[in-house]
Amino acid sequence: MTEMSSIATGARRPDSAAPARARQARETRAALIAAARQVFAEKGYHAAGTHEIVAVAKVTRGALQHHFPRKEDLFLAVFEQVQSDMIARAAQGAGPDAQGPDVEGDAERGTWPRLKADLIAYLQAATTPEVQRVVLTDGPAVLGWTEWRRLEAYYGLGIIMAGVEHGIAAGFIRPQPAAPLAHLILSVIDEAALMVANAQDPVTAMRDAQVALDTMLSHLA
Amino acid sequence: MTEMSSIATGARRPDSAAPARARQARETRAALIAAARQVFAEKGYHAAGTHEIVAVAKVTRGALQHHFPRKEDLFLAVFEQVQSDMIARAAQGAGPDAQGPDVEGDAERGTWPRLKADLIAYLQAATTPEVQRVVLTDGPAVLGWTEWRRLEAYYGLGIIMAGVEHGIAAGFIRPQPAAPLAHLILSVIDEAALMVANAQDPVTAMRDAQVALDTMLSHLA
DNA sequence: GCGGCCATGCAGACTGCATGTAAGCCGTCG
DNA sequence: CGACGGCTTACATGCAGTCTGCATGGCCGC
Repeated sequence: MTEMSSIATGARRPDSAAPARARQARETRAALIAAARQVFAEKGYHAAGTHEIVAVAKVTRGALQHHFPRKEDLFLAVFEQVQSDMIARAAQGAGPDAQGPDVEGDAERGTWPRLKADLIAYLQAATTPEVQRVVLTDGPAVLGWTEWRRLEAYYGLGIIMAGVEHGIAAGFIRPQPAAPLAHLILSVIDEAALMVANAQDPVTAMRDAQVALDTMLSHLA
Repeated sequence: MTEMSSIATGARRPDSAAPARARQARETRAALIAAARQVFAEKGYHAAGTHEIVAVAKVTRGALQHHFPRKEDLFLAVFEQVQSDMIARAAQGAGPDAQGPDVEGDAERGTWPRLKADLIAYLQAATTPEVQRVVLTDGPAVLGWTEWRRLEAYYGLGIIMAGVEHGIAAGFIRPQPAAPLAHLILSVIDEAALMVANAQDPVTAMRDAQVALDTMLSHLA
């Protein structure tokens, strides 16, 4: 939301060439988000005090108030940054061909393994303390489940939805509304990420999770 | 935890015949839990103030402090009650044969449909504002994911684990560690419940969710 | 180009409310 | 009758959110 103002200014001036005043403001804002990201990930949303956050960011509480009137606004900004970073990592891990062309006739041998590879990449990208705590654990409670689901869908559901729709069109997924199935698949990935990250033996847990995922997602006809 | 003391006293005396003072204590405690259950479900854990809770329960904050030193202790008690009530409802919905004998040779036609029926019953039982908010949304953030998972597994994972193990033994589930797959299945049910409860059209959503669940869980070999 | 006005970004104190604490009372049970 | 458990009351502490003050950069009239 508050992004929009900077975007609006950016429409008039290139962000990098912003005047000194606005540049300082963006730096302060960035420092605040970075500090909050760290403290939120360490202690969780409610245990993280604004006093500590501004101390880490080396700004005052007044600056925080100016940029983020409510603590929840700050959390939202952190949430979006962590999410988009995770998606970026997942996209990188999935390989550059993730955005490549899609041959319909090669659906069963093409899109499905690719979707599975994307899911694994997503799973690995989500196995991070930041993502665990901010996105998967605190997110629903702080933002409310509905809003949380909307945001998570906005960021990560696109690929899965596309894969599911392709699968249904190609006939190797039972015909049905794509959205619910895609949501459930996304939730399974989230849960698998939490399982892996909280396991004593992450390597074994990751292998087990992938086997279980493959079991659930291999035959959807 | 605090339950144990009353259980210990119960071991010496029948709970119903407890002396007047202890009886009063248990009533206060029950009123506190009932009130907190209501307020937590309505506003969520953090928005619910102890002042409002004790007002609803018609006791003082001191009494609250005596029974539940920290707010988190109260939440845990509420959580456990909501959970166990939900399991009871699910067990009732699944029918009395849920605990019946298990014929090995009839595995594919016996235990699997029954497990699926259990899962549907669980899904329906979880479609309640109380469960949604207390157990599924606030639970992980308040208790921490690890503890939350442990509790949810303790209450609801038993049936699924048993079903999965039977499935593996009978050969219609791909051989693998049972626990991870069972956890993922449980998480899918939880997510489906959240989807259904938050949908504009719960009836359609429930049908879609069941189709999607069936798609994911029908062929696990 | 320069000097004054204005708004933005920020600083620091204040307030109200939340949970958690400590000391005292009172009835019941031993 | 003593004493302990259950409860009450008053207090302390720390939090997010609010308000006022300030100061510097940006803009416009001259």
